Amino acid sequence: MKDTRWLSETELDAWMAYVTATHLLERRVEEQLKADSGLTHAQYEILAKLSASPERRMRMTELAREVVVSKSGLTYQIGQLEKLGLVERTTCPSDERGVLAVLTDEGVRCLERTAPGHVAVVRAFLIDQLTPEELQAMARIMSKAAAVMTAAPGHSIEAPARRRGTGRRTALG
Amino acid sequence: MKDTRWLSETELDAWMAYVTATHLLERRVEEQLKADSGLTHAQYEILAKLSASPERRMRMTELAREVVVSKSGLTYQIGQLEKLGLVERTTCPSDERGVLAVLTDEGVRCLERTAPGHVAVVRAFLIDQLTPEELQAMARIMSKAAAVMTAAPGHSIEAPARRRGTGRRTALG
DNA sequence: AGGGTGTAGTTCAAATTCGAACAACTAGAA
DNA sequence: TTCTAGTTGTTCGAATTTGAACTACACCCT
Repeated sequence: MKDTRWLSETELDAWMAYVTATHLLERRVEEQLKADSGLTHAQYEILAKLSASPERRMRMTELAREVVVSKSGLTYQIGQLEKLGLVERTTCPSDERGVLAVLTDEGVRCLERTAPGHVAVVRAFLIDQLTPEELQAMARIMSKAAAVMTAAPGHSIEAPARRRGTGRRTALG
Repeated sequence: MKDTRWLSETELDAWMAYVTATHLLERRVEEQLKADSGLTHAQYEILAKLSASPERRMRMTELAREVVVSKSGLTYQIGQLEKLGLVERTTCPSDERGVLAVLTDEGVRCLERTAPGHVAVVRAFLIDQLTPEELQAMARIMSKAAAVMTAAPGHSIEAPARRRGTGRRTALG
């Protein structure tokens, strides 16, 4: 790990602009959602995923993976959304352990009511700023990055505690 | 606000990929930093900004604006970094109210020690995935977006002061 | 069947973030 | 000078997020 390939000027420009833009955008999105609907971005993402899912329902673990949040984080948010009547919990028919998060009709209405303002912000600060070529590039770039990270090992999304690890023998061996 | 301009298929692709990639990347970055140095990404960003600043010091409010975090959030993190001996607080000579966050020598060493691993992650999951054209596009896209959001009103993070000297940049971004 | 291993979701404590309220200070006008 | 408005950084409480520990269930192999 001695000699590092530092970032070139352009690479640094790209990275720093990305980091800053991402923070600013998250703030704008959060601000708009909170003001117009009382939802957080995390909650909106959950509702959106559910609404795009067959039967408007999804298993907890898969949903957590989709929105890229920890299992406990999702448990919390689904709890909040349940309180609001936007989501319901159902035990999974095929797996007694499983829980299905189901978008309620109220949830659908909330989403329909909220989406326009959300889209407007995404457009105003990102999408509408881009040329068609840049839009394509962005889709390509981000898809590639997401694919690589999804494929690469070390998914911090709940690394199962590997017990028998380092090949060391225990007293039981 | 009646008829919404919904996102086209490509626009939606770009946006969704962006959101997902951003979450995944944040996780990877956070994971690496925590493992290799015990720092959070927020803390790393603060150290990096300070190190690229003249005299390695910055006013709290300006620093908060630069790293795009709330004033109270910065107060908290500077407190943490102070405990770790990586940053010190100094009262601003020219303004009795002001506080200067100053990167200590220990802070510099910590950053130098941590930067290689951080850059490696940024490269592996984002930068090195891009063609030169895509890299350019990304820099352009994100700079544009950041500029628009910085300029637009409604900043929850106040934006009075004009930016002074061209804070020099290091490769630690 | 009986065990052992792995998975699904929840609970818990700890860390972090934000906004509002606040105290201290600055700056401009009268 | 003195008043007034605006700025600066901190404190406080509430909300959110995470990883680890835990319970309940599923699946496989003999």
